[in-house]
Parts: sequence; structure tokens; C-alpha cells
Amino acid sequence: MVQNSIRILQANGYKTTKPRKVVLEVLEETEKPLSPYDIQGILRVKGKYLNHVTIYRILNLLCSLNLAHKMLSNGGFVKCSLNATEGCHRFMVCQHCGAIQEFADKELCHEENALAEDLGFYTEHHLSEFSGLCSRCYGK
Amino acid sequence: MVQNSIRILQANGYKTTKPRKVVLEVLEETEKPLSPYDIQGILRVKGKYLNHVTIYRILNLLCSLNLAHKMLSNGGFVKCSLNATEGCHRFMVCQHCGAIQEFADKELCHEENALAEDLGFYTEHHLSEFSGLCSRCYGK
DNA sequence: AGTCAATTGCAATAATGTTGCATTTAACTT
DNA sequence: AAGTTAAATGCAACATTATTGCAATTGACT
Repeated sequence: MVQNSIRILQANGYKTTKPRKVVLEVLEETEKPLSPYDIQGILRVKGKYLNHVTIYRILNLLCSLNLAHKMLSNGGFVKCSLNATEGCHRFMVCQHCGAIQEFADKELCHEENALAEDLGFYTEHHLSEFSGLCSRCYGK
Repeated sequence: MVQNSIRILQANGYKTTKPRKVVLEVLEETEKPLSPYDIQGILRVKGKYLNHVTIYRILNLLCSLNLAHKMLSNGGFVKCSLNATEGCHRFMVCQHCGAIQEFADKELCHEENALAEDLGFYTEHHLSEFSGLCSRCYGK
């Protein structure tokens, strides 16, 4: 929910501005990784205009608060639907329709930590992206 | 080993050229994610010169053969030390020294697949980056 | 309504990545 | 060992993506 993100922005001392609201709305509606210019284009179609610099700054802010995430596989931004627990981001990307879905699993985190520790590595953040087919596209 | 990568290049019908060798050497020696321009800089210091276009093309080729990998967190390239099994790339990145280490675990892959499947997602590729502290930097 | 710091827009610039084509080079032939 | 050829590289130009400084605007307060 956009409302929830707004609340977190406020709680961290950031203002509730129109640009921030519309960027959050676009991310929420689209459910796919979007580049800053993608977002600008979508807004333009809606008759709204935002300077690309503004969009870059908003996305950076959202990411710093864990409200958005920059997808590694393609550089696009998505709105985080979960409050990333313990700095763990896990996404599934459908190769066919491009939809992304976030999920979390504490158990998996622990196992990953243990495996890394066996190799002498102390883990702080997890980042995973699986690509495949979502339920709607599987079998098409 | 660079030699091993060369062998794979040849097996796929690509020539063994000086630029390809030196790029592989730099990636191997450095063990950290490097941008194309990083690589160009390192080579310049060694008295060698490669056009950035050439470096881009070589890195793309290496990635397409799974001999290198583009790190998601920062866009840098690393040499793959493992033959990525089943399209699964897993890296640990030290936040302190920047060193990366690749690892693989079939069991973990299976669990991830199972979890995703519970959510109706059929997984083809895994991509994971953990950030934390390597054994050398832990405790510093 | 008035104030002020935070935010945005704009212009310029930096950084990153791509394309087409001429030149060079590695691998193969004889 | 020289000749041939397709592949690879270098170069120049350009396209895309991202950043910076500063003036203008706006949201959150009094």
C-alpha cells in the first residue's frame, strides 16, 4: 500500500510530496521493474510531468528506506511489498510476463547464513532473484 | 584458472586473442567486481591498452559463456570460479575489503525451488548475493 | 497567511554503454 | 613459412543513463 510507504517516509522526517506519491503509485500499479525513464513515460501518459532528476532522487530515497528495491537482473525498480526482514530481499521474476513477486522465508535465511559461515563468511544482507515462470504463464 | 576459460572459449569456436587473455588475467588477479573502465585502468597501469568497446564486448562474451558474472549490487564484473551448475550463481561480497567469493550448494537450490513452487512459481535460474564480512575482515 | 527548510526543476555535465566501419589478427590452408 | 579469410579489435560518433549546483517552488510548521 502506498499509504504505508507514506507513513514510513513521514516517520523518517521526509515530506509527503506529490512527486513522491505518484512515483509510489506507479510502482504499486505496475508491479514490474521500472527504470526512472519508464516511470517518467508512464506519468507523462497520465498527463503528469516529473523531471528525471526528481525521479532518480525519489527512487534512491525509497531504496534507502527499503520501500523500493533495484532489481539486479535488469536495473529496474520495484516497490517492496514486504518489510524486508533482516535485510533480506528475495524476488521472483517471471521471464514471460515480467511480473515480480517478493517473498520471505526466515528458515531459508538461516540456512544461507550457516552455509556462508562454513566458508568463514559472516552474512549481513541477503539478496536473491529467481527467474522462471509465474503461475499464470507456466504452461503457455 | 585463465587457462580453463581459454579452453572453453576455443571449444565454443572463439579465438584466443591477447585482449581476451589479459581481461581474464585481470579478473582473476583482482578477485573484485570490476567495471569495464576499471579494467581499462588496471591494464593502462600495466602498460597495456584496450579500447573500452573491446572490453565491453569481451565481458559480454564471457558472461554469455558463464565465465564471468555481472554483479548485481554494483554492476561490476567478476570471473566465475565455478562452473555455474544449473544456472545458479551465488556470491558473497565482503563489505570491508570488497572481495568476492563464489559458492554453490545444490541442496540450497532445491529448497529454494520448493519454496518458490509453493507460491506457484517455476524457477529456472537463481541469483544470490550475500553481503557481509569475509574471514580476513571479520573482527577488524 | 507567513516563515523556512526541504524538495523539485532546470541546465549542464559526467559516466556508462552501443553502433558502423576500417584495420588488424588468429587460425587455417597449401 | 607465406597466403587467405573470417573473426576480432580500434576508432569515432552517438545514445543512454546518472549526477551536480543552484534557483524556484512547496509542504509542514507557527
